[in-house]
Amino acid sequence: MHLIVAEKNISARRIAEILAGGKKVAEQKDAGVSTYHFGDTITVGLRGHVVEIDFEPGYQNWRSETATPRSLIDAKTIKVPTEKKIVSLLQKLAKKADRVTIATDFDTEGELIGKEAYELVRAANKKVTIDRARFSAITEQELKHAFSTTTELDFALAAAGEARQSIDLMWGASLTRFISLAARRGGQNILSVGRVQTPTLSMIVDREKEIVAFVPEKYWQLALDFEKRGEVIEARHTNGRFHEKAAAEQARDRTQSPLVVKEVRTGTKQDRAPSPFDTTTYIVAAARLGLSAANAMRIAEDLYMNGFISYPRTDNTVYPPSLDISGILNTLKTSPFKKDVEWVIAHRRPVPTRGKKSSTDHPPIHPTGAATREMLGDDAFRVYELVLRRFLATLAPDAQWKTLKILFDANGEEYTTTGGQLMEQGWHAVYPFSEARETLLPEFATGEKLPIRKVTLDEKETLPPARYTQSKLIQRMEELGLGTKSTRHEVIAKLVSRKYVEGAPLRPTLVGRVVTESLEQHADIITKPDMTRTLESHMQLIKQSQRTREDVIRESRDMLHRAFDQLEANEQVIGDDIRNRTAEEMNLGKCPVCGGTLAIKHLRGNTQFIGCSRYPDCSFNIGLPTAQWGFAIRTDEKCEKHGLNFVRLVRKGARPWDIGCPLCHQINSNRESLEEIPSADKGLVDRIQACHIYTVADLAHSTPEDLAKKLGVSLEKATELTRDAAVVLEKLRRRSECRKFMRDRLIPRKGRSYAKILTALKDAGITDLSRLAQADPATLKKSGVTDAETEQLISDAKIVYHSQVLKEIGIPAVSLKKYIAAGIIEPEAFCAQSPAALSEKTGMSLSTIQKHVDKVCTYLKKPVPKKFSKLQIERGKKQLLAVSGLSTLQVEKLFRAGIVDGDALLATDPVSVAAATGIPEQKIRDYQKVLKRKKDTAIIQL
DNA sequence: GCAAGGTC
Repeated sequence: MHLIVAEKNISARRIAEILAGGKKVAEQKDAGVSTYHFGDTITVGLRGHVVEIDFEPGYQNWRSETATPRSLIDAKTIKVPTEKKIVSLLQKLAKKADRVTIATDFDTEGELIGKEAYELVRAANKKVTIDRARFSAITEQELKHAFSTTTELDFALAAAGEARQSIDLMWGASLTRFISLAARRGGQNILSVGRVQTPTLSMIVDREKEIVAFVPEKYWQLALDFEKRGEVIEARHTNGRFHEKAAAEQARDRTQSPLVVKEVRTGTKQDRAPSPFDTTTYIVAAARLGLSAANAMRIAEDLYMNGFISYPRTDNTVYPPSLDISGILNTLKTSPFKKDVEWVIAHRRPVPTRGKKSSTDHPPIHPTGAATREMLGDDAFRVYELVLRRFLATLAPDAQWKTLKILFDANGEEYTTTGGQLMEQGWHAVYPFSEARETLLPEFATGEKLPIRKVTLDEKETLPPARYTQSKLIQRMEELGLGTKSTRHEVIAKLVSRKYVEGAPLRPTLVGRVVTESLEQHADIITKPDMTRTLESHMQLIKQSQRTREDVIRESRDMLHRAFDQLEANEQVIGDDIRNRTAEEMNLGKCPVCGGTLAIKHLRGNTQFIGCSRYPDCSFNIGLPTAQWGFAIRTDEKCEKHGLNFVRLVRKGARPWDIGCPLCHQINSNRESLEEIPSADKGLVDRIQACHIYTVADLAHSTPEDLAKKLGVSLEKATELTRDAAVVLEKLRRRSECRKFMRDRLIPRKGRSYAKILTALKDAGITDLSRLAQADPATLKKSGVTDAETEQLISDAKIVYHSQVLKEIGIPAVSLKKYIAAGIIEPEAFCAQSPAALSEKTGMSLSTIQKHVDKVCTYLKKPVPKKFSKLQIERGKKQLLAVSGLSTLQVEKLFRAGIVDGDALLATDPVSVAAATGIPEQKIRDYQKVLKRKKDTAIIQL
């Protein structure tokens, strides 16, 4: 069997279709991976890299004493499978194959992906022949040629890719760990560093600095309005910008009617049709539709997967000769753009336009199938239309303009006006995305005199450079060689998710700025695009076998070690600097109590809250939900009333939770509970809030003296308030405990929400566990709880609630467990049966049980059953054991039945004792006889 | 938990 391994599924399918040459190709799916069968051949697609480079085990712990960030530089690396299903299928197929052809993309990464496949195949099958097919387009001609002239895998080319992998990993991981640890940032707040992302971030930071440092300069522009045949036309002074006001004013003052036409210059201008889309130019065009780079790529990938456009990751702006342009045009005749397609067919330029970049990997992005809005939805259809119209435009003729430039003289001052008229609309007919704006002018004759209506002198200022839009940044990255067509948009998305940059256009955040500056100061090399350039030239040398991979990596290691020499020497300074300068990002504004600074604080675990910078002198604070609900961050929006920044809770994979102004939130969410305090009417609650006491807890924890002073009420009133607050606080605590109890036990299901159930229960008066324990099952069922859940909830609530009570009474947790296991749950159950019976059921000693029963009965204000002292019990035991025939086991049984000494045994009814203990009745009578005799003897002896 | 590069 001949196995052909392609870089991706779609290539595998197309290769099979073409090589099958009209024969049927059967698709088979194995664990979700497709294979294509024809004759004795199977093709299979990888998913790009199916293995990933990582450090060997032992480097997982960032804080390890031995595996320090620096140690990663020299750490051994291994390849770990990331696409396990594909890897195992590939190896399964390899075992059966007698020839394997690597048919991955024809570029460095493709060769490396091919080598990864090669190694996996080799591991599974030592003998199989492995060759390599190279083609730059999946066409019949190319493939036939490639498969008839296969060669060996180019290990030098793959090694160049491996060098890049190693260098990126060791620089990225070691520096990321170093700087994150120094700044004491972990989890979602790590500070990442990388060969591509850091120079990209640096560009955004630099631009922001230019903007901040920009000093605007004033300049003046002179223009006039004149009239011709009732039409008012503007002409500008040919001097352009005047940098001195006096000169501009002088020119203005000299400008006098009439305006004399000095010269009329006519010309033509060719307006070239645009060149085909590669990834970058496509992203730029999509940005004008309002799509972010990542969104544009996501939609394009989707259209590609569904066969409407070609592969969207390409650097090529030249259609390959093999591309069947006429065939595509024919296909597009069935699209909603039929008329435009037909127009292009009728007016086609002899040769399609071509851009500057040409590569062999994939053709420029072009449409491949007909689609309608209904099939795609609005956004995807807009993108589809863009790609389709761009394709049409590259086949359409150039546009022709007639240009007109008129020079005027006004008392020695020269003015000019220009016009443009579209003579041949050409490609503009099918591509409305770049507008063709005409300025039509009437005819002028030299010497013609015209009246000036108005002269205007505008004072203007030079503008700072613009911030980068995503698409501008991607263009700039491409110019600098940063990233690839497939990764540039991901790099920007990464900078956003790391909270290094934000907004559109892009602005650096405080963290982004601080980290960049710190790295510029201590490890300059990683912040510059030069590192990528050097890497590329080294890779070139590896490809040409002029240097080895190991040699290049060694050089990179040495450089990184030198960077670490400086970083480690300054670790403390770097860490302090980043921490101090970024603390600001958590500041929200002024403390309403003392005027200090309120800031979000994150503690260990999931605790987060808003506290005052003057703590402990000022204890004002605002609680926040735990970080389980989202990590609290500041947003740019500010509360008009309190002047505080808004707070947002962010969580991976969840919609952010906007708290808004934390103080407004605090006030609103606690008002209702404050109003539950019986001794506080609405007016008093207002006054309490005016003193910055917003929660029942704050009120309950206030001292009456302090409160009386603040509120201007009597000490009695204040005492009453704090006491009532404490009661309400306990009620609130029980309420939230009950809510949590329900949440923990109700399984999330579609069509019902906790909130709904909880309000329904609240309306039914079930707000704490004690009420839930006694609840009518019907009430619960009405609130949306299922039968099974109702039963479980009530019985769990009974256990939890009564356990709380019993614990409070003083029953130790260990014993509690035994009682619960024996079904003794309610306190009443302790008085309803004899201690001995309890002892029997739980297996605990009678004395322990008696201690517990004593406590519970006292608590319930019920009579405590007769107790036996330790001494009594010991003496009784001795007495009983002295009775001949009575075994230890039987004594134990008697004890549990409440018979603790000889007298007690004598006094009992043998029938009932036999029933309670299981000792035969006759035996008991025998024991009683023995006892009686003993007693009588004792009396006689007396 | 880290990079950048493939692809979905």
